[in-house]
Amino acid sequence: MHSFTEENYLKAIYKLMENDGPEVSTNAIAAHMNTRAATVTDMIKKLSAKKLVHYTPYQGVSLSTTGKKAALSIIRKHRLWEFFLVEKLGFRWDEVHDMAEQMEHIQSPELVERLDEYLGFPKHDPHGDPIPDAKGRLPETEAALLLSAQKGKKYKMSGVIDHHVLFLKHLDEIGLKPGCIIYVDQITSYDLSLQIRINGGKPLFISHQIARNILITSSR
Amino acid sequence: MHSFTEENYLKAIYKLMENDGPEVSTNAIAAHMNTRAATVTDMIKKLSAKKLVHYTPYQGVSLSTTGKKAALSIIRKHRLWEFFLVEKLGFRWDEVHDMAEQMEHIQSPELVERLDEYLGFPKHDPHGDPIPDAKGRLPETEAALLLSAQKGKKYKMSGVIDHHVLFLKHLDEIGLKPGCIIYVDQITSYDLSLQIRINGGKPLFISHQIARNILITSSR
DNA sequence: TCCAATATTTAGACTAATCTAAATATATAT
DNA sequence: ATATATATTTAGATTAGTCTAAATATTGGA
Ligand SMILES: [Mn+2]
Ligand SMILES: [Mn+2]
Ligand SMILES: [Mn+2]
Ligand SMILES: [Mn+2]
Repeated sequence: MHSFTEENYLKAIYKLMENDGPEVSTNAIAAHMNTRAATVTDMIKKLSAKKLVHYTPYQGVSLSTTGKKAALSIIRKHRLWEFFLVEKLGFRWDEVHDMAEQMEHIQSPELVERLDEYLGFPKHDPHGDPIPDAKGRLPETEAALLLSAQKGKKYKMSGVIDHHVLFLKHLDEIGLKPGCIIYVDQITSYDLSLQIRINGGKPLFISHQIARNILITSSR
Repeated sequence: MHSFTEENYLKAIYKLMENDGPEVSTNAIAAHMNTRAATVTDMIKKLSAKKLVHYTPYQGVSLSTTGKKAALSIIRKHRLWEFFLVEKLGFRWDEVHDMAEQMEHIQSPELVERLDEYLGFPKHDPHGDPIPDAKGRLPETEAALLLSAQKGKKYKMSGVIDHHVLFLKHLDEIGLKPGCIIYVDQITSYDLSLQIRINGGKPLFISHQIARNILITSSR
């Protein structure tokens, strides 16, 4: 099979393709993986030899069909284990990433399917990210940013863009988490801040900085 | 921390010390790990430099206090995950070893303690092997071999010596598993076979080959 | 006690993953 | 269009883990 390192590269390339378009640059991968461009070039050549990526020197890299399948399998495992850690072991959503980063590499197709069943086939992880199914299909998700919300409407929080620990802890403190209902009472055009209520609670001010990192869907 | 490889060596040395006495030979480790003696010598030197083992060239190796602690921590994780896989995910006891072999290397003290709690602080894994506690202490276990049982007495099965898949599957088929009560009706001195009943069921013949791989304690 | 069989270590080589520094290709800005 | 800046690759080195073959130490039998 693939080494941990190869798997981590596949996942990184998948995420960069998702954000920055189909051709991923050597430097982008190096930055994302906290390594050097020369190291990335070496690994790309290996992944290319294994037909996991398409690669033209100087022109960037993209996942092949098999590479994409492998990446989705790793992401599936990562998100299922995160769900397990939060729902079964009681960890907070800001604590689980590093553990899942290790658990995603456990090799056993049977284990993944049993875990999925044990967890009740969840569609989203604790951060609201979609969990690919056994075939690598992602659940449908139409999500918008909270900063594009309209005054007077209500929405359901569906996830976050930023996954950093400090951001997640802050959301915890103010009571925002995936699934909660957000009523948008005011929008201040000057600084793009919002005044909201969560599940009909007390009014709360949300800065642009935060609003642009929160995903919402139409409530219902 | 320690690499997967180092952890696997520590565990191997622990198990060999348990079975063969305090000084473990290079060849014994090589055989147990399915590798070469020269490879073992290299690794022993590294473990020795890290003060995880005591080593005198040509004289064998033994775990230091810290090495033993590390080995017990890995064994704790291995057996807790095996318990999880059987009790929560519904795997059979002959299916879980290879998965636990990977899961035992996940680094997160908090995860281990939460898992232990979630599982109800089990004292033994699905094979009847004792689970070290958070401090590395093993639960008390006075276990004897079924082949040393006495006619007319009853015992509780507490575990197995042999852990191979085929043996475990066979035990499953005849209904023997840790926790069951074994009534010894007959002992044939010629071939050292036994006639037993499990939980008061039908009479069953057990060969010496099997009897010497089953652990028992006094029933109650 | 001594020698041959066995066990262990050393020497030298290989692969995977990483790095720094140098070379080369691509992009951008007059 | 040319030169400068940036991005990428190549060259050469390092570390962990492994191997084979050769050297050396230990052990047990005559
Ligand atoms: Mn990872
Ligand atoms: Mn997540
Ligand atoms: Mn292992
Ligand atoms: Mn076990």
